[in-house]
Formats: sequence, structure tokens, C-alpha cells
Amino acid sequence: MGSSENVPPPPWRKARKPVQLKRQLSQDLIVEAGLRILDAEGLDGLSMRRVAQELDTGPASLYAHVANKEELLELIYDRVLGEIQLADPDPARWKEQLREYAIECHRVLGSHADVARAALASIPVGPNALRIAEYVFGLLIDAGMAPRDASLAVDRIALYITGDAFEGSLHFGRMRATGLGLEEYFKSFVGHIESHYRALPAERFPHIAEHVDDLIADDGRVRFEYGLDLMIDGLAARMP
Amino acid sequence: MGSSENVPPPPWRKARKPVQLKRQLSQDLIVEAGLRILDAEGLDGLSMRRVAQELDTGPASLYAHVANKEELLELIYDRVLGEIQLADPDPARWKEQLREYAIECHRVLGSHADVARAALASIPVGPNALRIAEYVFGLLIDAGMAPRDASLAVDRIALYITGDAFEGSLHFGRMRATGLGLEEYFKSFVGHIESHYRALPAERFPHIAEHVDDLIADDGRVRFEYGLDLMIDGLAARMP
DNA sequence: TTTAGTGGCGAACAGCGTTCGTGTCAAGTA
DNA sequence: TACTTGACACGAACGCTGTTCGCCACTAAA
Repeated sequence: MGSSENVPPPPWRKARKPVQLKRQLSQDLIVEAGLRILDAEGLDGLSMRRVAQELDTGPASLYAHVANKEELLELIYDRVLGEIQLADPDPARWKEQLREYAIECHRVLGSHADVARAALASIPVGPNALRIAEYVFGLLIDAGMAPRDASLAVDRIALYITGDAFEGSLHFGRMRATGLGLEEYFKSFVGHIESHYRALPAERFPHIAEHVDDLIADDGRVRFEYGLDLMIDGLAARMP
Repeated sequence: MGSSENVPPPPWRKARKPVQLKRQLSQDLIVEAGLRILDAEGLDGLSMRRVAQELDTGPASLYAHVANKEELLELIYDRVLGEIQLADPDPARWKEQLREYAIECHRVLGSHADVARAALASIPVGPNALRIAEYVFGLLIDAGMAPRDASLAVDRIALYITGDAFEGSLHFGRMRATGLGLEEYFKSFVGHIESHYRALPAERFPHIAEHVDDLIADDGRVRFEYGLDLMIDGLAARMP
């Protein structure tokens, strides 16, 4: 923005048309509006028409700033990645820091409902994805991990985080669709699974039938961290 | 089909209407047609209209046998799971068998292009999903793993497999969209990533810039098995 | 022979991503 | 100051989607 926009025009000049103020429409505005809709209405609610409506314009106008819906989703995704906070790297504490990064990343993806659904679909080459990759990769390298292992580790941990967040977003979507609250939905979902398991013939599914309680015991957070720790422990065993 | 259809009708009886022979249309037929289309044209090509066309009928007819598209996808998914071959469980070799199962599952999901995209979306309660869950869960339990750990392990391994297969299906979709062959696509993709990495400013991304070769070294199979082994090793460490 | 009921399915609805062509406005030039 | 230029906004339309309604043909029972 120029610095002159707050200076009133000289009175002897005819007042210009009511100053555009509405003819802005930039990529940033579109991405922001898209994220707002994604948070409020989910991925199913995010259409180009809906974004245009949010900006008081027609859908065709968006295509001057964004190639297509897929690109818009990638832009939104990288914007969300920008919210991820990274501690100063301390290679001596690589296990803790890797764990913290994963949980932080998972938290951010989860806090924006359906963004994870777009995450898996996009190849992460945005500036924020790179910033995060450099952080995690550097952390492992500086901790002494072989570059090849560090490379694979970054890739696999990212896949795991995104996959879990994606699965979570599907539940969130179902929850929204049914209109239930988070608690209600969760109870009803687990209840369905439980009764389904209990109705199974014990002779054909002996192990499942015997351990139904264990199968439905843990919630999403415990599951996520369990799998994460599996991977981190595996990595620690490979550390020279 | 009845056995009488090849016998010509007695001439004194009015010729019946050309025998239905077309008025079959069952859920199985629909699922099969859907899978055929999924394999040939990908998830984007799979529409209710397309399935109906394949069966020489209109889209409305499908809804008598299938609630909606989501249910159709779940049915297709469970049908694909039926192709997974499981060795007789031998708890003493649980690590090898868990690994073999994961690779077999990954292979089957990968051989049906986009089915993994439907996999993550559906809650697996179909008969084949249960058969597999019972197998893996039982294998770990009988190997001596605590039921709570075994439950988490089954869940996490399944998520990892499906997540990776899903990612692979996205690449496959892009490959189809660009019209390139598998080799060409892969080379062009890795080439893009490589040149993108090499163009990064080394002062801001020192680790990435230094190890580009390691970052683009491994293909999908190596990556998948690396992450799988991370998890299996982590599980082995938790085995009492 | 009549009746009841089942299931196939044409047509339509509301919505989607995307494109084309036109309209309009701001800045640059004479 | 008047005119040209070029970029952007966007209404309207195209071809597609999942799904529903209501009519129709047909089978099976009465």
C-alpha cells in the first residue's frame, strides 16, 4: 500500500468516485477467506463460489489470483503451517524436540478442522513446509543421524502426522454432518464400534471378542502419541 | 440364470417378452462395476452415472441397492481387502508375519490405484476388515503382547499402511492426469523436487542444501518399509 | 382376470469447478 | 486535459456431480 492513501485530496479537485476500497481482491485475501470458511464449514463447504461470496464478488474473479481450487488449498495449507511454533533446536535433546514438533504440528492441523485433508493431497513445497523440513532435518543431522536416515525419518514422521490428522478430520466432518457435539459424537461412535464387536461370533473372532475393552480403550491422543513414540524409539535405535 | 433360456419356446405359445436377462442388477454387480471403473479411470472417474452407464442403466437404479456413493466406496474397499492373503499365524515369527502382512496389504491397496483414497475415509467394519484385524490382533496377542499394546499396534500399523497407500494413489492420479508413463512421471517429479531444493538459499536452508542427494535418494518402497520397520522395532522393544 | 406391490429408471434439482466475453476503471501518453 | 491502453472484475454459461421424485412395467398373489 502506498503512503498517500490517508492524505485527503485537495478540495479544488473533484472528489473522485467513492474510492475503490472494494476493488482490492488479492491472493492473500482469497486465502484468508478460504481458511475462514474451511474452519467454519469444513472442506465440503469450501467451494470457489463460497469464497467469492465471502468476498462479495463472483467466482470468476478468483481465477485471476489463483490457478484453481487445488492451488488455493495448497496456499491455505502452507498458511496454516505458518502457525507452527518451533523451539530453538538443541540436538542433544533431539528426541524430546522431535516429539514436541510432531505434537505441535498435529495440534495445528487438528485445530483447523479439515486442512489435513488438503495436506495429504499437496506436495509440500511452500515456504512454511520448507522452514519446518529444514528444522526437523537439521535437528536430526546435528544430533548425529546419518543423512539418509534423517531424510527418511523426516518423510515418515510427516506422513504419520498428516495421516493421523487426516483421519481425525474425517471424524470431525462426520460430527459436523450429524450435528452432534464432540462428546456426544465420540460416545456414540465408540458405542457403535463396541456393540458391533460384542455382537461378533466368538468362534470366528476369538481375540477380538475377548478383548473388546482393550480395543475401545484409548482415545485419539493416546493413539497418536503411541505410534509417534514407536517411530521415535525406532529412530533412536538407529542412531549411531 | 435359469437352464431353460436356450430352449426355444413352443410355437403355439405367444413368444414371451425377450426374457429379462438384463433386469438383474444386484449389489455385487454394482460393486464389481465400480471396482472396474476405479481401476481403469481412478477415483475421479468413478461417478454414480458412470457406474450406471457400465451396467446399461440410469443412475437412479443404483440407489435401490446402495444407499449412496460413500457406501458404495466402502463396499468396494472391503471387496479389495478380500484379496489380501494371510499366512497361517505363527506367533513365534510375529515380527516377520506382521511385516509380511503390512507389505501384502500395501501391495493390494496399491494395485487398485485409488482405493486407498476411499480406505482412509471409511471406518473399517466390513467382513474382510474384521478378518484382517482378527488375524493381526491375534498374532500379537498370541506372541505375548499386552492386549492394550496389541490393540494400539493394530490401529497404528493400519493407519500407516493406509496413509502411505493414499499418498501413493495421489501420485498415481497425477500421473494419470499428466498422461505420462510411470517412469517418466517419477523422473520428472523427482527432478522438480531436486531442482527446487538446489535453488534454495544455502544460508537459510543449510541442511537441506547440503544433503539434496540424500533427500531424493529413496523411492516409495524403501520409504514405506523404513517407516514400517521403525514401528515394528518399536513394538519389539515393548514386547514383554 | 384383477389387484397389489416391487423395482427400474427418465427427468429434474441444486450445486460444483472452470472458461469466455464483456464491461469498467486507473494509469500512461500526447 | 483528452485519449489510449491494458489489466482486472465478473455475469453468464458449459458440462459435470450426487441424489430424489414419480411414473411405468412387470411379477406374483388372489
